[in-house]
Amino acid sequence: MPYHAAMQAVPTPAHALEINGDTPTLRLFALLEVIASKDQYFSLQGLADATALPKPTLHRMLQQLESANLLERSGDGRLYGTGVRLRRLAENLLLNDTAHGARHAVLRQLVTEVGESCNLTALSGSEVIYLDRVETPAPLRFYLHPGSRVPLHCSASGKVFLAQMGPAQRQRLLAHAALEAYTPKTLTDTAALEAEIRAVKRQGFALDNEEFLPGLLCVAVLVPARSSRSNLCVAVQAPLMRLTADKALALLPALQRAAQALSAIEADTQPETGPQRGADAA
Amino acid sequence: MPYHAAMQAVPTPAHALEINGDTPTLRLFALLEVIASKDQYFSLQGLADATALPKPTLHRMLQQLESANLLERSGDGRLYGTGVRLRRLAENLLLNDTAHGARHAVLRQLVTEVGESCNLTALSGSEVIYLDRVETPAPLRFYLHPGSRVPLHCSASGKVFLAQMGPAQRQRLLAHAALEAYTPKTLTDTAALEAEIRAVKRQGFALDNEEFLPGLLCVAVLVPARSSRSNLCVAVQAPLMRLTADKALALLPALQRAAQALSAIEADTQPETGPQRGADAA
DNA sequence: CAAATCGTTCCGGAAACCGGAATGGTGGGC
DNA sequence: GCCCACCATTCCGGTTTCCGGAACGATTTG
Repeated sequence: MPYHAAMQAVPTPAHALEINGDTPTLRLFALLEVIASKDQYFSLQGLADATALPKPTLHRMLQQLESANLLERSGDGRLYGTGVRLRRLAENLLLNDTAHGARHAVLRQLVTEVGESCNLTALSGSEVIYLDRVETPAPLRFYLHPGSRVPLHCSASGKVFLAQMGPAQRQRLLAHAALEAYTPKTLTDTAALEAEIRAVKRQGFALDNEEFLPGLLCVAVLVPARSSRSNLCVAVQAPLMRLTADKALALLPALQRAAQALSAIEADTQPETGPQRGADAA
Repeated sequence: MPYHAAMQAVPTPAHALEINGDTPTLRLFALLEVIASKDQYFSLQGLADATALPKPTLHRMLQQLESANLLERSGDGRLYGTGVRLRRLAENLLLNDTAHGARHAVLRQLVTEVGESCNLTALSGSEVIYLDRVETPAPLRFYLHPGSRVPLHCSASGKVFLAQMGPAQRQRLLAHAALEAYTPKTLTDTAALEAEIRAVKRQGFALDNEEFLPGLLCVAVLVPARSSRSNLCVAVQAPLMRLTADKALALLPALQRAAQALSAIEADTQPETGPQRGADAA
């Protein structure tokens, strides 16, 4: 075998991401993960550099994904981005999550601790989407159900998500759309919003004090992810009549505990923690 | 189950979801979509009933997904649910898709300005594909959803795309397919279409006046790209009953503003290939 | 203990994948 | 205007993967 190749300085990309997988399909999923980690469009060549896959192979993979509407081509046809179908799939996966059960339990526990309605949210597009919600037993409630969406700039969760983004990414979301005023208290000024976001980043939680709906107060904290950024928030929501801003701060420890518990659920890759008795080791 | 079913030689499940796809990988994505639409754990048999796929095939698919941590088996091993890796992928896709989020925001803003449904389109193959769409609040609407496709020669966006091409490229696209008449107003004559395209190039926008669907009027402008040609259009669409051609022209300034905003987003999301132009990201 | 279900394994034929080499197209340099 | 560099795209035969009817275990039910 021609062994000369080793002698040449092989231009091995030192930080090439590994596309592992035993089957074509799994390799393609690995590719999707690389794509999902990018926050901008990418070219075939760019991916080739990042993954060390041969160009024809990459081309075939991308073409396959594009023909299925999982990716879209933009610009002059050299750049790719995520497609309609892939985004819809991602949303449905998060909405109908099977870890739902475990998370729902944490949420229910949190509601018994704090006595007010709590919910789980994620960022989707330029809005916040409600993944799950448990209602307070109190009779006076706001009617907000899982699957509904609220704007980024006037929700506690939205501000938490904005706070963990890089400046460029945040800019992209905020620069081109007017900050609509839902109530007199909505922050409609970019500078004011930026200041608020800096505060959120500093304190580690966000407050929404009647910025979206009159009479509604909300506190949100991030559910930390093990190694990357997170797309999950827990929040408590209540009528201002029952929960003032200073009272809300007293609930933060409970919120943080819930966030930790939710984080642990996410991190549970190995089902060691399942039922104690179980000949599971497959 | 009705015993009549037994009379059928082939027990075709009447409501079986179609698992379409030209390649094993795409079939597997279709399966994932079925899974994502379930809000509970599911069994192999349950999926087999829902999809009409042979059990061994399904078993192999699920096993493949499970071995990659995309799915998890719960409890006794009979039930499946989504896995950590799949959820993480879904989260990252939504989290990093700020380009789509920003574009959607611009679209929403445009709809509030003009009061009619607006959409983003791109050229894909020899058709126009709807990338995104925001509906008018008005009750009378045309039902057209993202991901659907329309022909080039009888859509406003299509004519805009044709107008920016070189003659050779345009020829190549139009030569292959006959100009099908969707309505009496559809341009089916090559010469007439060429004249129309020259007009579009001159005025900088295109009109579709009942050329695709009776009663539907549409105006489209190009989202200019930094360099080279663009593959993105913004358009407003409305029933002729509410929006006549002359009224539509009054919306052009708003459309152009939206196009400029979208152009800025595009510029922000290009991978930088040239000289680093400092830290100013706006 | 027998019958019914459901998950799992086998395996030969068919389809999809792979990637080096060659081709096409476009933009930049001169 | 011409040429060259770079990148996307197509070709193609050798190889891997997929496919699903049939048969086999494992568990539950009556």
